[in-house]
Amino acid sequence: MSVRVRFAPSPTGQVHIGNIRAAIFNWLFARHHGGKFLLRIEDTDRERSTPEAVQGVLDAMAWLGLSTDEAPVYQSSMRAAHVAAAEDLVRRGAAYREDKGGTGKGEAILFRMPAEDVEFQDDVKGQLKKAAKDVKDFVIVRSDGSPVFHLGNVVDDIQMGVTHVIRGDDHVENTFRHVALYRALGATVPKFAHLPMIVNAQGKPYSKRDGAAYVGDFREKGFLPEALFNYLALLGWSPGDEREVLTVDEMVAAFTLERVHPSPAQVDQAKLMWMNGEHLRRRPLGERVAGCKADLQANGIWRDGMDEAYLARVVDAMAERVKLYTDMSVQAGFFFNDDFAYDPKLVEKRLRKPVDMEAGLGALHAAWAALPEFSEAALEESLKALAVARGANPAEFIHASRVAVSGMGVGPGLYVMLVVLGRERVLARLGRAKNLCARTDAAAPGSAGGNG
RNA sequence: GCGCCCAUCGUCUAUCGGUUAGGACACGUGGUUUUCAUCCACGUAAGCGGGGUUCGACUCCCCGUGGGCGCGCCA
Repeated sequence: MSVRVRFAPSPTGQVHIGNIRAAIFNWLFARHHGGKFLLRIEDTDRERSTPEAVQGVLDAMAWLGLSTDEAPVYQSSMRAAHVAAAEDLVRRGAAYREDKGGTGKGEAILFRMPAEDVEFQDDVKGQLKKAAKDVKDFVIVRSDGSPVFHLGNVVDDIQMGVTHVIRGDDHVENTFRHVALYRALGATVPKFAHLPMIVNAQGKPYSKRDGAAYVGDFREKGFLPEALFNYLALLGWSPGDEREVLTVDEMVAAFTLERVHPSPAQVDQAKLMWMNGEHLRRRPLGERVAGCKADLQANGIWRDGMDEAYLARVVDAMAERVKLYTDMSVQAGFFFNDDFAYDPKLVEKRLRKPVDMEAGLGALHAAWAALPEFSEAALEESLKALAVARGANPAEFIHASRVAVSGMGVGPGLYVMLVVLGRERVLARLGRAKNLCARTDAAAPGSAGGNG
């Protein structure tokens, strides 16, 4: 029997990471077994289902690479089959009409739960059993003629030939009802596997209040799809060895339901961030450059006509410092913008006190302007010689130079950074920074007032 | 209230009766960089409690405790 699984979201809003993780597990399972991965849009809630939400599901899946093998099934189009199934159950005495609760709304169709206990094998949780008395009859078609979730879900899964129902833990209780429905409908009961929930630090279902909760949130924050995919796959599943950063192919090869952990898991943003960095550095330079460029463009830092080769050198210099493409604008904006802002605290600490660097920066400017070759080695040698000659610690000059050319205290190694920036920019920035040195508020009495 | 499920470092997890309980993130320390970060090394840190079963339990069973889910003419 070839495997057929499905992802069956309700398009009623943004796609939650818990839902998309269910999709990921289904997809991985299908690919591992060479089966089919299907999509069913459960859009029967006309009040809340919107075309935008449907598109949102499709976009999220496409972004993560969750390819489907057949055209999506829209549950709303299956209504006739649902009602027919219910009528059939009534004819055979497995269901009955009743004005449940005497609402006066008319008669609904209720499924008659069998008198015997219900049992099923869950591929994650093991053998599950429920006493007959604990499962009540339930409505399958409302008095207005519309089918209820349980009925539609089961009828559609039968119709779509679903062999394994892999879904969230919150459906375990429903499964007892569903199993009874399959039997009453004369269908083969599929295998079930219930995935643990994603919870917050308090153990409650993870929601928007706990931080990024939707696929779109992570995408906007700059996370890579392969990183989110990998991270989510590892929430409740592990390959069995000590690998953590995995390619999709590796996950497909290793995925089994037996290795799914039954207890709930918390999202650890820090680890996701780390994982994103791991996946980022695995992307070829060309792709990283394109990603960084997009972020710089989005923030108005990159303008058409700028030097692409220069961008590539910057990205290379930033290398492992960047964990998200969106780090570029904040961490490397100064490479592209000559009018970058100086961190006031660093100006104070590195350019004014304890040592006024005005003369020092002037000396560096002169020395570097005269350097025959603007290379890392030459720059380093020159800086150190100059510092020593002036009776200073090279570290002072290093820090001062960094602040002078970038305005920041963190960044690539100083000499690499200088070379990438190039002589022209460096000299201009040194000149500009000189004007920030101790001549105003930080100046000693008597030496203030210089304006040259 | 009743029913079902879950329970290993702060977090994600390995372990399927015998291990100094392993790895990763985070954290700490040290080294490298006369520079922040990176990187490297090392380190701190766990079997919810109580009973059993067994020569031997994190692992199996029971009772608690804690948490989650369900008990809709929502999905």
